[in-house]
Amino acid sequence: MVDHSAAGSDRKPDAALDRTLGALADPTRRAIVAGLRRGPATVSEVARPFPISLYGVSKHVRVLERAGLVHREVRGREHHLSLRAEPLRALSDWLDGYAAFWEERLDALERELAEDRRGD
Amino acid sequence: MVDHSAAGSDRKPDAALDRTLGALADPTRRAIVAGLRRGPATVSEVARPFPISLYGVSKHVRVLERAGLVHREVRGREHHLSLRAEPLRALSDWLDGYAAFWEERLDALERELAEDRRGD
DNA sequence: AGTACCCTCAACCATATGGTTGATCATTCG
DNA sequence: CGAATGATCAACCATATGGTTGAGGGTACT
Repeated sequence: MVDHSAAGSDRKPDAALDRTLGALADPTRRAIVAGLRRGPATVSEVARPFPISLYGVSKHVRVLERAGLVHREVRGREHHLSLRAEPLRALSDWLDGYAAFWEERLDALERELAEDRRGD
Repeated sequence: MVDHSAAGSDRKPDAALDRTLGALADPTRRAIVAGLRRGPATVSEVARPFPISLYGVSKHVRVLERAGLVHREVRGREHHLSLRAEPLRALSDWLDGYAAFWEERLDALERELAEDRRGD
């Protein structure tokens, strides 16, 4: 019997990471997140810089919200959005699992570059 | 005139980051990457743990390849795949722009939790 | 030569994604 | 009250995504 559960070392597929990475994969959404880093803002405020419709941005915001990256606080008719850090931290933790790998590779790269310079 | 170019502090939309995040947003592809962390492998070897067709995996590999996360070396009839570190490092660098933010927020969260405990 | 093996290609399918628009709901303001 | 504002909803559209299958192209084994 083939073991389908251990394709590497990821225990469970981790749907939260799916949503975080998926949400951040869109440049508009990354820009929204970048804007929100400066502090909370309403949907209209967040939408202003973008050339797409308000509702277009609204949909992006909902994706970010489902990923837990953005928190919405309805205050009267305004929806105040703020950046939530946890998913970013989780992503960073996941990435840390590869830090050792890329540092190794980078050492190797540096060695290669040193050789290339010598032969240049 | 509205400035559409500075929606935050992202200079250019950065299509490379789009591809990296998009590639990693899929659990199968993350599992492939995780497997490749141990060292190079052929497409069939990479595909073995997954319940989908070989070509299904092959298509995932191509996505990873276009994102620069995987390098392919055709050796006879076998395609040897290896993990490339640069996109992961670039992602880490991008994330670092938020490290300060989430550390702040985490401090705030801890304070709030302390208050919640007291009021519980 | 002939067969088995590794992998990709072409075509197809279902669903998800990113975008639009007009209508609608709720709230604030004159 | 009535009008403007902030945001969502419903419907729609085009394209991308993740999966399948059968066929085919090279490469290796005997």
